[in-house]
Amino acid sequence: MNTTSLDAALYAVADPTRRRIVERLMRGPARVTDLADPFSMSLNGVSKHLKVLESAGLLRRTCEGREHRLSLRHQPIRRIQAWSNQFERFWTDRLDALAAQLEKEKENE
Amino acid sequence: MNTTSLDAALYAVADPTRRRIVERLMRGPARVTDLADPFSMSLNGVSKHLKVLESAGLLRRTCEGREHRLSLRHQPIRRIQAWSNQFERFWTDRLDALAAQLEKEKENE
DNA sequence: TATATATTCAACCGTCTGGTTGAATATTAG
DNA sequence: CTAATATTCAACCAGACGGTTGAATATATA
Repeated sequence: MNTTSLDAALYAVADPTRRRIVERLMRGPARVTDLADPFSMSLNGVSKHLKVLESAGLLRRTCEGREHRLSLRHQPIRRIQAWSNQFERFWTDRLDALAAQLEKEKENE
Repeated sequence: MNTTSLDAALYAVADPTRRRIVERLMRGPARVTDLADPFSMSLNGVSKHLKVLESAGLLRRTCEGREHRLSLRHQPIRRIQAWSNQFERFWTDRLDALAAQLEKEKENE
C-alpha cells in the first residue's frame, strides 16, 4: 500500500466540510463561489479546504478566465476503497471461524 | 451518511502509525506492548494512538489481568467502505457519458 | 513482601489545523 | 478608465495533534 498518498487522501476526506465538498462535486464540477455557498464560512476558509483537497489529488482545477472550475478526480478515493476493501476477507474469515466454532460446539453436545 | 462517526473513523485511520496498527490487528488480537514493538516510539505514544482508535470505535479492548487485549471492530471500516463505494456509480456514469459522447461525435462524421 | 511487568495519567512542547480578516491579483462589465 | 467579481496570499489566533518524559496504578512473579 502506498502510504503517503493514502495518508493525504484519508486526511483530506476526514474533515466534514471537505467531505461535503467532495460529495457536492459528485453532481458535477463547480466554481469556488458555488462550493462555498452552502457553508456559513468565509470564502477564504473554503478556498483553503479546496487547496487541501487539491494537493491530496482529489480535485482537478481548470482556470477559465477569473473563475476556477473544480472537478473530482477518482484515484485517491479509489485508494481509500482499496484500503478498506482489504479488510473484507478478514471479516469473512472471522465469521467462517465463528461458524466453525459453533458447529464444533454443537457436535460435542 | 452518519457524519460524526465517519469523521472519527477516517481521522483515526488517516495517521500512518494508526493505520499500521489496524493492519497488524487484521492478523489477530494483540497486547499494547506487542503493538508498540514495531515502532521506534515510546509506549505512551502508541497508547495514545490506541485511545484514538478505540474512541473511534475501531478497537475493542478486553482487560485480562494486567494485560489489555486489543482486537478489531469492523463497523467503522465498513462505514468507510460504504462512503467510498458511494462514488462507484458516479465514476461509471461519467464513463458512460464519455462513451456516449464519443459515439455521438463518431456519428457526426 | 519486594520487585518486575503492563499499562495509563498528567504535564509539557513544537507544530499543524481550521478558521478569521485585510490586502493583492486578475478578469470581466459598465 | 473605473468598478465589480472571482479568487488567492499573508498574517494572525486559539485549540488540537503527535510526541516526549516522569510518576502512578495494577497485576504477576520470586
